[in-house]
Amino acid sequence: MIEFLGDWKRTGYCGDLTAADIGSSVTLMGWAHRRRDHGGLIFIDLRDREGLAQIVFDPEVSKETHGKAEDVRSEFVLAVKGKVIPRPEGTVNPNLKTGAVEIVVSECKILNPSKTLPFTLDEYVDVAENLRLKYRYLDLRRPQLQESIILRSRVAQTTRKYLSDNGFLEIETPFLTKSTPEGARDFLVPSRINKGQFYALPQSPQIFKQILMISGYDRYFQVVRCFRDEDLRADRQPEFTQIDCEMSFIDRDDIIKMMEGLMATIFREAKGVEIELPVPRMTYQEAIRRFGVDNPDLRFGLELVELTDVVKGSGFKVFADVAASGGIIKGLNAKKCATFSRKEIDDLTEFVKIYGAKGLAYVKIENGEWHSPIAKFFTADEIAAMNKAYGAEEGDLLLFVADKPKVVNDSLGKLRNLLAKNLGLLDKNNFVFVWITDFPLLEWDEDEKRWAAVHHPFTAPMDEDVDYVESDPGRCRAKAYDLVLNGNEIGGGSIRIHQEVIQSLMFKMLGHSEEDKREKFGFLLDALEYGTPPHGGIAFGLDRLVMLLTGSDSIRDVIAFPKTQKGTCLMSEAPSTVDDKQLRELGIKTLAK
RNA sequence: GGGGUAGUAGCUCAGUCGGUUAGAGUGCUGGCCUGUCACGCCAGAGGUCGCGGGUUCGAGCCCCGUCUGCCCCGCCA
Repeated sequence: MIEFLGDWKRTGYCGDLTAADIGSSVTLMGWAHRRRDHGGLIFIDLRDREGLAQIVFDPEVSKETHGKAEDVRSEFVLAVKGKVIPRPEGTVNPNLKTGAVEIVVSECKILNPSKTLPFTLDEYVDVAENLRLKYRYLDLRRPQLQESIILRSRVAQTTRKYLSDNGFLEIETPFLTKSTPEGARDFLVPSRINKGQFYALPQSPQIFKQILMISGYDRYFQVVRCFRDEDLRADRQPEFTQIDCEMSFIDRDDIIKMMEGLMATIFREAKGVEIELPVPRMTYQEAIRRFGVDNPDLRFGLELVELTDVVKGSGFKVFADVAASGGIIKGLNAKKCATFSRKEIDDLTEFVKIYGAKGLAYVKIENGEWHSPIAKFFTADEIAAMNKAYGAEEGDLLLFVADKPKVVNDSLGKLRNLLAKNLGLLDKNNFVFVWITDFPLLEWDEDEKRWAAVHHPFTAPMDEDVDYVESDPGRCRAKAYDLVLNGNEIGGGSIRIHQEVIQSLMFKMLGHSEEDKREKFGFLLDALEYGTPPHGGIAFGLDRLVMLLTGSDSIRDVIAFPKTQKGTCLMSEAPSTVDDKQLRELGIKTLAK
């Protein structure tokens, strides 16, 4: 039997009840989370978005109401009227926020039944993710996911308030926009009215926010969806959300200071954590040298050690040859890991091979000596010098990689993170920020035989490097900065080029012909000539930020309706084929598969 | 495009060396139970071992292919 709401009005959330409500009459509505039927008394945990409350059906209070409770199953939707009472002595549940009280139900309506669920909503079983994604509406009922989604809302609201309070205007930019070269692959949207032409979904509102600066809006922000048609990862979805900001008449330090304040406010309001300001800064060059990556996790040490000079003249041919051919030798000291088995070291070796390393040399420090297949190639002086560089102590495991700089830094940088994880050095409740600055402006793309922007083509070179953009592109540094939290890049930005001459030069360096750049970026180049203020900005990845705030392992766990690694939605079954009629209207033919 | 990993009851998993009737817990259904809270007790139902092919007297298990989820490389200014 299905009953109607009628004139019943909810008086509050189940999860908000406290001892202060004792004695009051309440009307609650929610889902039957669990039912405990004693034949006489029936207990049901009624659940809504704020939590659980125990409601009690006593045949002596109402035989009819008790009879209804006998029919209730998991996830039935109920409305109940009753009185809040303290729980009898000895039956208080300290594990429940509302555990001091319960509701004696006098009237009950079964608003809707539910089929038996495909999986249980309790926290004791890890359900396969494909099932969770297919039945996302059920998964979203689970308290853990619910808490993450609610926290995400709080972060977004805190962001809007902070930025509004600091004079930023929230301005929307188009989703149907123009495809541009550079950067990620675009998602395309066919134009029905202009057959054969396409809009692109924005990879970010980059050009539009710069144009808003040119238009004089001075401070802009948006919590905005961005789209990139690239392969997925645990921290990458094809559509994701940025906190996008831009400011005029400022320099790098102004932005950094403003945005540190935003982060501190978010962590205070959403998490109750105080972030110490200012956030430390580190140059890109230092990050690569000490950690091998531009997003170092500073919650732990295990820093990389430079050994090239020590071993380049050694009798170990592998190292000497690498050094002679422009490669480098670096290592890291896995403290107290000399106990690692052959298998464990083999696993580490396989791991570094993923990043192109040919091998992983190792030394165990046992009984004050080197135990290693490579020990025999080194003189006592060389060993002493390496011990000093590593800070080697009894029981340590020294690891070495020799190769091109990129391979060495990549593999050791990732190995450092793996070791920290395996050694239990990662505390999810410890939040360590760092700004990475002074990125290179351009890097040589070996595949395409051209220079490519490290950040994006609108990023300004450092003032002192401007004169070398054309003559020595590799030495130029950019006015770019990333914010890194626990080894994750959670934001990045730059001071932009605001002079047409320099912007044109940049496009030239990136190999765009005059014609090409007019077609692709003409409107920006035009706009730059009508009085562009110095400006710059930043964008934060809201999904990654919330992932870290909630201790989640994937941004899928902080997005209400995420996609699988193949870019599908298991709930809606997108993407899908469409009717021929739709294709005809768009002037599109699909190729046979 | 590539590497790795998983797929057995609704769910979470076990399944020995290739061997007879594929198991457990939980959920579900029915019965009992007035202070439980992952309630308890009793009984019952429940299987395309992802899919296709092969080897074999015999395949959940071995081989080949394929699909799907997840992790990673490439890719992601």
